[in-house]
This record gives sequence, structure tokens and C-alpha cells, in this order.
Amino acid sequence: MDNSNTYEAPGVIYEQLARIGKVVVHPKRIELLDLLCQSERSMEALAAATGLKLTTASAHLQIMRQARLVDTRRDANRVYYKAAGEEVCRFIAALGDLAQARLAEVKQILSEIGSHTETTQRVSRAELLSRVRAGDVVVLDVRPTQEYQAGHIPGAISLPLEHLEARLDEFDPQVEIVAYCRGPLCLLAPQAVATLQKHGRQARCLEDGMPEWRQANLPVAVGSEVNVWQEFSPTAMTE
Amino acid sequence: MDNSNTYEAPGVIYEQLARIGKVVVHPKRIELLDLLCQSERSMEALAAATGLKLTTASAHLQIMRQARLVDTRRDANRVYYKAAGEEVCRFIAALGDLAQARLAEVKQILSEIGSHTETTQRVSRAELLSRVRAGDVVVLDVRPTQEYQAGHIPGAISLPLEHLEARLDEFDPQVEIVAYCRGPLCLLAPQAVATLQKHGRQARCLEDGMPEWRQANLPVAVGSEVNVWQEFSPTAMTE
DNA sequence: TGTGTTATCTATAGATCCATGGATAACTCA
DNA sequence: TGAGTTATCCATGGATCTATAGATAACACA
Repeated sequence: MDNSNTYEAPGVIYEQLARIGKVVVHPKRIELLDLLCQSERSMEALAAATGLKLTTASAHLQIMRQARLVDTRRDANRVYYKAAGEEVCRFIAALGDLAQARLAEVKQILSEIGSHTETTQRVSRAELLSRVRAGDVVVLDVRPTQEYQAGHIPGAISLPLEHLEARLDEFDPQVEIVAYCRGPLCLLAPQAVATLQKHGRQARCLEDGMPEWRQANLPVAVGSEVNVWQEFSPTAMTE
Repeated sequence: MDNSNTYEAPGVIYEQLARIGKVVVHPKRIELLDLLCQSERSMEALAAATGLKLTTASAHLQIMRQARLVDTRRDANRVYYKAAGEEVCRFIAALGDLAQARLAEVKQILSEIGSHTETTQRVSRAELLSRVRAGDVVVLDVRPTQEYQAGHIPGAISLPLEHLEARLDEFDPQVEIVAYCRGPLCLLAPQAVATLQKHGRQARCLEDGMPEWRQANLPVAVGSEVNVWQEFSPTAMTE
């Protein structure tokens, strides 16, 4: 209690925070972390998904592991990585929110690629819940199958975006479709909605994506589809 | 709609996120941003507070400005910096939460320096609100005066930690004291509580600090102290 | 208009980070 | 045990980041 630094938060703390900051300096590491917030993946799958060489991807993952942001699990010859807890996903979400709020470039990219007309009128989670209970809406998960199986909105149909066009005729033009994907920065759902609208279907995007749904403590289904809407009481709508 | 990358969120987005990530690689930049979430400050004050040379601090602030995380304002010869919006503070808070959750080192530092006994039993914001209305508690803001004036809990007394010991006799041993500071990673309030307890006062820390109070949409007073508790209805307790 | 104050810009040497290929390690399964 | 598969470790140029001093710019005020 007698050194001059007693009254200040020590710089040591900020050095620790910078260990985490170090992870999000590199675009590919953010991309990796974003993927890992959707589902666990093998080293090989991560390298392929991000277009990195195996050794490079491994190096990035090691940096994340030193910062304790990812956990690993071994199964046969494969090492599977996953985000180390909800806080990681919340942090990445906060980063995305911040970027969207502060960087005009992000807004522009989003509106250029995912045509921004339908992103302006998104369905809220609360609305989706009640509409699904009423049964007058189809929920569409357009992420890769693997991510759907790792956790999806109960009742949602899995239809990865690249297969949408081939199966358009399965959708009734009278029933509205609500599509969702990885989150506000992901363009899968906006693109799906654009395609659906172009072919005369009623379609909108869900606000945000799966991680936000999970963080709102709403029900999450795992594995292949089972329709379990009725199992959840209205009190589950803690949003 | 015919290039092979159509179905993937473009890497361009992650490059933009990395612009923000770049800010939080460097411990001093995190420290600067943390300070700016408490109150705006002049260039000179920021350099002094972080122990940086003026030119170095300026360089760091420029990097933050390029990432749009800070805004500036000029007054006479001084340039004042401030955090560019609530999202910035939320992001820094998420970083702190993540560090506290994942890095054992952070927990250890916190428990070593601010004796961790009183950090385990903190007062919730809701409890503080009702206790203050009941009038059986003293709220103590132990941050520097400048930060108090930029925004404090209505009814709180400003007493920067370094002056606490000199004014101990002003506190009635019968009335409990609740101290708060910058947030969960700030050690000012825990140290104040330790000092108060050592001298026979009943004292506890508030959970988190001023930024979290603000983000909970609770009332914030500005400038010199005016007791305005009664102005706020119970519905302001949206937490 | 000129002088003083404060902040930013420029240049630079030293440190750190990145991608990559090749070697090594961990582990499975026959 | 040994061959095969997958991930990590190591070494290395090339690029980027950091701190600082000195020069310049922006501005207030007389």
C-alpha cells in the first residue's frame, strides 16, 4: 500500500486484455472465430473454409488457443476446435455491432451485396416465435448443414443456400418464409430472401442470426430436424 | 450472381472488422479507450494518464480515429477526445468480460491487488437503487473528479480514492457505504472498500461500474452534485 | 499580423508479425 | 510394431508496427 501505483489499475491488466485483442487483429482469425461460434470444426475444415494453408491455419489457431478463446478435442486423427464459451461469441458479436455502427464501409458492403431492401424490414425474434406457433410461417436455415446440426431454431428447415434454387418449387407462394443465417454480417439469408422474392415467394430475414438467438436464451434444437415447438412454453420468450 | 464467391460472406467484411481489432492489440490503446469511456479528455491529459510521450499518444489516438472509435473536439488550444458512441464502451466491456472469464491471470491480478474478499459480495444495481431510496446507504464515487463530473450515479458523493484516508472521519460507522468506480477491472472501489473496512466502516462495492450503470439505462447525473433521486420513478429500473 | 501553445505529421531504426516449406510429433488402425 | 494420416513445431525472408525526435500545422490571443 505504499508504492506510487497503488491508486491506478495496473498496466498489467491491459496487457492481458491485449492478449485477446491480438486475436482480432488479423481478418482470418476473426473469420475463424466467427465460424467457430456457429459450430465446432476440424482443423482441415477450418483451413478449407477460410482458404488458408494447413500450417497457416494451425498457426492462427494456436494464437487463439494461447488467448484461451478456443478449446480443442481430438477424435481419431482429427482435432476439432470450438469457441471457448458464450463470452467469446458475445465478444465477436460486439465487434460486429461496433463495426456496423461505426464503419460506413461495412454498411456499404452489406447493402451492395445483400440487396438492402429486405434487410431493412427484418422479423424480430418475438414475432417469429408467435408466428411459428400460429403455424403461418416457414423458418429456413440457409447455413451449411453442419452448422444447422450443431444448433438451429426448432422447427426450421435446413436448406443451404447453394441448394435453394434447385428446390424452389417446394415453397408455397402463399406462405411467408423467414430465413436466417449466422448473424447480421452474414449474407446468406439476405441472398436467400432475394432469390425467393425474385421467384414470387414472400420472404423476409430474421433479425441477426443463430448466435444471437442462442444468447437470447431461446430454444435451440440439435441434430437432424425434429419439430418441437409445442414443447416450449411462452415463458421461454425471455427476450 | 455468377462468381464463385457469391455464397460466402466476403473476406472484405473481416478486413473491416480487423480495422477495429487493430485498435485493441496494444495495451496502451485499450487503456486509452477505457479512459475515454469514462469521460472525454484532452490529448495532454491522456498522455499523462497513460505515461506516454505526447507524440506516441497522439499516434495511438490517430489509429483509433482511423477506426472511427473516437471523436475529437477542439477547445482553445486543446483537442478533446471521447469514445465515439455507446457501442465502443460495450465493446470494451465485452473485452473485459471475456478476459475475466477466460484468462486466469486476470482473475489472479484482481484478487491479488484488490483484496478479493469484498469483490465476492457486491451490491447489485437494483439493490442499490432501492437502498438509496430508503436512504440507509451512502454512495461513493471514488474516481477522479473529472470523471465524476462527466457522469455519476445521482446522489453519489465524489471522493477520489487518494483523498479517502484524509476524510475518513466524515463517515458514520452506522451507515453502510457502497463504492463504485470504472468497472469490474478497475481497482479503485475495491481498494476504497478495503480502506473503509480497515477503519471500521461498513462498505461494499457496486457490481461493475459507471459504464455498465449507464448501459442499463439508469439515471446519470452530470456536473457537480445535486441530489435528484426522487425525480426518478421506479420504472426507470429497467434492469 | 505575429508569437506562443498544443497537436499532428514525417522519417527512421528496432522489434514483432505473417506465410510458407520442411521436419517432427501425436495418434489410429491394421 | 509399423505404416499412414493429421496437426503442430521450426526456421526464414518480407512485411508491418512502435517509439521517438524533429519539423510542421492549427489555432488563440494580443
